[in-house]
Amino acid sequence: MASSSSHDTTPARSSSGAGEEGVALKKGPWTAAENAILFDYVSKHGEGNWNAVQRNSGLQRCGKSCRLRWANHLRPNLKKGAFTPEEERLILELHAKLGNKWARMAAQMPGRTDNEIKNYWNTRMKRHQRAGLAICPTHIHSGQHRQHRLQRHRKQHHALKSTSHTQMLDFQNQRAVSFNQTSQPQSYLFTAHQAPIPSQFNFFMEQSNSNSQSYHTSLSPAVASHSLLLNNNPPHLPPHQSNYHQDPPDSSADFGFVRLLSDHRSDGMLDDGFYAVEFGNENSNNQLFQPTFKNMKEDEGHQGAVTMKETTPENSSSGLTSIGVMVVEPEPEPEPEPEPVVDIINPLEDELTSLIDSFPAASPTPQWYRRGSTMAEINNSSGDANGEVVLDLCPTHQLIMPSLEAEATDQVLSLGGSTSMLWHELPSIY
DNA sequence: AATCCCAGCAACCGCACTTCC
DNA sequence: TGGAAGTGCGGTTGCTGGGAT
Repeated sequence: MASSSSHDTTPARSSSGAGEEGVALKKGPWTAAENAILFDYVSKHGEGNWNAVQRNSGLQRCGKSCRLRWANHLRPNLKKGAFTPEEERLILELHAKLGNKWARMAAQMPGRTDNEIKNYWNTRMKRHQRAGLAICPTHIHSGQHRQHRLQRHRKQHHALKSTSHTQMLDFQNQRAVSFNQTSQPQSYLFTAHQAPIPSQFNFFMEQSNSNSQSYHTSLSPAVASHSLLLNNNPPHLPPHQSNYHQDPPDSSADFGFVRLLSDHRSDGMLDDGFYAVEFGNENSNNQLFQPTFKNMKEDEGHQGAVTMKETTPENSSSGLTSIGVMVVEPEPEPEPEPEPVVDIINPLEDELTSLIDSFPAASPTPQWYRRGSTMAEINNSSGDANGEVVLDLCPTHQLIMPSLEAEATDQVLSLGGSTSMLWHELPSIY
C-alpha cells in the first residue's frame, strides 16, 4: 500500500503555511531529505520542543508535523508491516476495554503507533459495516460486560428450566413464503427483498446422492446477498464429503438443503456459534433426513439449533413467518448467591442483543421478535413443545423439527413434498 | 490496455489538556 | 491567575496502488 516513500515526489497534498519569521511551512508528504534532517536533529537534541526543530534545523515543517513524523515513522523500534494475528487479537481486547483510546492502546503495543492502530480499526470497521457483520466477538467483551452477560444468561437459564426451553422469534406481518409446485428436480428460491441477507451467514448447499455421498458447496456471496436459487441435484457440484451429515438416513435418499451458517472468520469478528436458519426439504419419496444441529456458544455450555417449519393451512392462517430457536443447556451450575440483576433475557436474546448492538444505527428495528410462542401453540400435533423450533413458511406444507431434548443427532425432520419456494420479504437481520 | 473503484495509509486539522511565564 | 505556547489525541481527508471491470 501507500508508503511514505511513495509520496516523496508528490506535492499533491502540500500547501503552505506561515511559520515563525514568515517562513512558508510545507505540508504534505515528507521527502527523504526532510526525514534525514528531522532524524538527525532529534538524534542530537532528543524529542520534545518540536517547534524548535523548525527554528533550529531549517526544516520547513511545523512542530506538530515533525512530532507526528517522528512518532509514526522515524523513531527507533517501530514495527512495520501488517499486524500479526496476536496483535489483532490484542487490539480487539484493548478496544473492548478502552474504546477509541488509540494512544493508550499503542502504549500497550510496543512498536505500534496510535495512528496505525486507529487506521487498522477504522478500515476494519468500514469493512464489517459494509458486510453487515458484528464488530466484536462475544469473547472480546470487557470483563465486566462479559460477566454481566453471563449473569443474565444464568438467570435466564433458571427461568427456562422452570418452564420451557422453547424460544420463538417470530417474523410477524411479513408475507408468508409461497410455494410453487414444480417438477423434479426440486429447486428452491429464497429471496429477501427488504435487505440483503447478512454476510455473516454463509450459504452452503449440501446434498446427498444415491450412494450416500454428501456434497457441500458454497454459494456465491453476490447471489446470497439477496436471494438464493437452489436446485437439489445440480450435476456440477464438486464432490466434497460433508462434515454435517453424520448418518444419511437412507442411502437412496436424494436431498438437499441450504444453510445459513455463522461465518467463523479468521479475524474473529463474529459471535461464535450464533446460527440462524436452516432450510430443508426432502425428496419426492418423503424420505426423512436429519437436520443438523449446531452448538451455540459452547463456552457457555449450551447448544442450539434453528430450523424451519412449513405449516399447514390451518395453523398458518395468520400468515405468520417465524423462526424459532431451541436452546439445549446442561443442568445448571449451583448459583453461589442470588444476584441483584433484574433484567432477565434469554440466551438467544442475549446473543441477538450482542449482534444487534453492532448493527448500523440507521437500520430499522424489525418488528419480528416475539417471545412466548411454542410449537404446541402453533401446532397441536406435538405433545411436547419443549425445545421445538418452528418456522412458518407457507400455508400448504409443514416441516417439523421435534424436540431436541433427545440426543440431537437422532432427531428427524420431516417435510412435505414441496418442490420450490419463494421466501419473500424476509426481515432484515443485520 | 484503459478505466474505475476502493482499501489502506500518511498526514492534516481541530480541540483539549498541560506547562510555562 | 490568566494567557500563550507546547503537546497529545482523535477524527477526517485525500493520495496511491492494486484489483476488478
